[in-house]
Amino acid sequence: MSHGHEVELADVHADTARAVAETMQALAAPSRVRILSHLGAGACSVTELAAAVGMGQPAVSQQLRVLRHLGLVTGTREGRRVVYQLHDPHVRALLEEAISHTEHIRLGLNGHVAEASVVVA
Amino acid sequence: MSHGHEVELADVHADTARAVAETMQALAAPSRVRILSHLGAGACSVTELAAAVGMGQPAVSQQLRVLRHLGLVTGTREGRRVVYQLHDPHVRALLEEAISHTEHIRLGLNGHVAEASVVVA
DNA sequence: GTAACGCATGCACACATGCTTATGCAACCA
DNA sequence: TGGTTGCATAAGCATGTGTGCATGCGTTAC
Repeated sequence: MSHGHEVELADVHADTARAVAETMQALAAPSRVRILSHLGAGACSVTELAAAVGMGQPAVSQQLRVLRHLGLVTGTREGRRVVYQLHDPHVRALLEEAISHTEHIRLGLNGHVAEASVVVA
Repeated sequence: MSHGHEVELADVHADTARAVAETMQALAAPSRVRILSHLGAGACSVTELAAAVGMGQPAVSQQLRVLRHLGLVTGTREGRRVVYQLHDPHVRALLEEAISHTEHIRLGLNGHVAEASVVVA
């Protein structure tokens, strides 16, 4: 198992793992998830975003900065506002899949967690 | 848009966002990504895992604990070893998609980051 | 010009993470 | 039974993260 025809899970080494972790960390904070999901419903400004997700404006700006550097969103100046949107449809797909997977996994947690792991309580 | 036929991104509020963030945080650390990817190639014990990803055994145990509580992996006692494996095929799919999405997004970052965002350097 | 709005940034602080070292506990072996 | 292997846990430390506050810069309005 080392000829690698597509995505070889066993071959995911330090570099790839770091890249994946860095990107997935965009979805590892509730505030960013909410920001992204709101942007998924349509582009809007920072202030609108702040009001929508119930955060302070500086906090939103900071998270948007993170999301920008990760290439997930883009900001465009319109007058004195800056309108943010998802960078491309792929981001929306990623978010939807994250939600879907989470719901799927959450189902297995309600009822028999201890049954799954022999070791812990 | 509030009848909700599938996954309504705009309706992702505090609870869902927290759940998603919590689950996605499993993939937000390089060590966990490597652990999961190695388990994707087949179940194995903690010591094997530690050697494979180049971490200390306690560190691996700790991350496995996190992954267990998130419902991503399961541990089964076999003799004096504990063999871990991905909880279900869905986890493998999640990981593969995370890698795929990351690679896709990483492409847009190499070349024109500043072009994407008007505001920052 | 000055004033008001919108967003970004710097700073400080509380909190969470991840690793290492040392130790405890359970299961095989002689 | 005592020793050894394998894993989990506890404690400690360094680092990263997210937020609120205050402030600075750019843009529009007057």
